[in-house]
Amino acid sequence: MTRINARLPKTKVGEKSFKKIIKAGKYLYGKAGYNSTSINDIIARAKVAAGTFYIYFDSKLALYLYLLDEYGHNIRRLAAEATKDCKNRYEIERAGLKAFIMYVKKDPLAYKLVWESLFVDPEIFRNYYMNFAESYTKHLIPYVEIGEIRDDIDLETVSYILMGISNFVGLQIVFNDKSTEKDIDFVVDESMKLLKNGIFNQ
Amino acid sequence: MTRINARLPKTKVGEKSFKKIIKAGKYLYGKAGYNSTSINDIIARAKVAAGTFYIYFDSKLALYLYLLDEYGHNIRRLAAEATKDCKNRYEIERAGLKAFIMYVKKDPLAYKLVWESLFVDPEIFRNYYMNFAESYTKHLIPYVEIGEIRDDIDLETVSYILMGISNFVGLQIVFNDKSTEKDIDFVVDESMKLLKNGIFNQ
DNA sequence: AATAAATATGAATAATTGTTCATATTTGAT
DNA sequence: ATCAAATATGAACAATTATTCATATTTATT
Repeated sequence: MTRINARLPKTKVGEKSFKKIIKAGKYLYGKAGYNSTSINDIIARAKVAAGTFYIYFDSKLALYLYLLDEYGHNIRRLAAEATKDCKNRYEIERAGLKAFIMYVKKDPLAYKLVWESLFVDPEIFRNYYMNFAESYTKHLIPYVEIGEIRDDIDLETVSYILMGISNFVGLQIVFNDKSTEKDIDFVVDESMKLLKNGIFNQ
Repeated sequence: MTRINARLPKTKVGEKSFKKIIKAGKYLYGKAGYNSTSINDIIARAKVAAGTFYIYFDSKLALYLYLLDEYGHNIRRLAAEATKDCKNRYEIERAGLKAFIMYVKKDPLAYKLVWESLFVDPEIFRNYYMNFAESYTKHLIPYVEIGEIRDDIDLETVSYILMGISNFVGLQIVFNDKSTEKDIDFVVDESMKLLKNGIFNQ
């Protein structure tokens, strides 16, 4: 897997510096945001000199893009892992939703990283979600064909709705500092009720 | 209605400058984002001197908070207006969703304003959505009591889900430069199908 | 017409920004 | 042990930042 946006280190000493920068950048970009975080902040936290930063990254933006890319891979790997033994689409949605919320609960900084792309470069944000929606839609099609999902509903819209649910129910959990896995299971169950039967009485 | 975060003008000349600043700020904060927009950018676009800006606003942040407040009022007023003749909860959700998406299509800049608060000050963001969710939940309760909404589903989670749907289906429309009111009606209808019956076959 | 309040101006300020570069040190292969 | 490549350093740079303030003009009231 080739990683763009970075010059990877070639010695163990370099790797240590590289990792320190990554860690500091992830923390600060996630916490204070991209624009509010200065290179000075990053190198101070990473405890490296200014020049060291530029050995591995061309710019402040390059580090952000590197981290965003890393997050994208994490999320995809996690989703694949969490749903690999599921035997129907209902279970896939349930497991995927839970895995996502568990992840954002554990690492809310990475969560903010994606949203912030809207302000770093709107095109990054747009691409991120459009690609995600396109991929989601494709994965849903077979389940319409085997009859698990209704055939009278637009799958692109469904994809955006499912992303919206994940993200905002994720917020609900992140907002509550004391939320536990039990709370996550609860909101996932409630969400699945809606996906199963809607919210209205017939 | 008392407006904080600003010293309102007292003459017609002052009002003109004030409005120019508001307009420029709305455009630039929405387009480039809060952190990427400088006071220089704002006063250049508004065609006022630097000092003039500080006659009406204490700081760059004060202008942002003023605009955020204005957006909040707009959204609430719009939602009340759009749903005032609805005769059941289903119609309220439909009309509210459509009004929201119409608004973000017309004024995507205001849309970004709220999301950016997460990076201007996370507490603002948190308050915005927690208040919104709380208010949403309260409005749903009577409809459970009269039997329009299921009584076996958690209303707080439903509120976050409905916010998620609005925001992400809104994105779907905003992403497509060519989307029309017809497209908005379409995605609203699809969303309502989901709220009515879920996405799975029984 | 007189006058106080409101408004406008823009040069100046001090702080911070991302980035560069000449120099020094360390690493790993020979 | 040698030496080129890799890595580390931090002072220096030019650009940009948000904000202030002394001065000037305009407005509304008397």
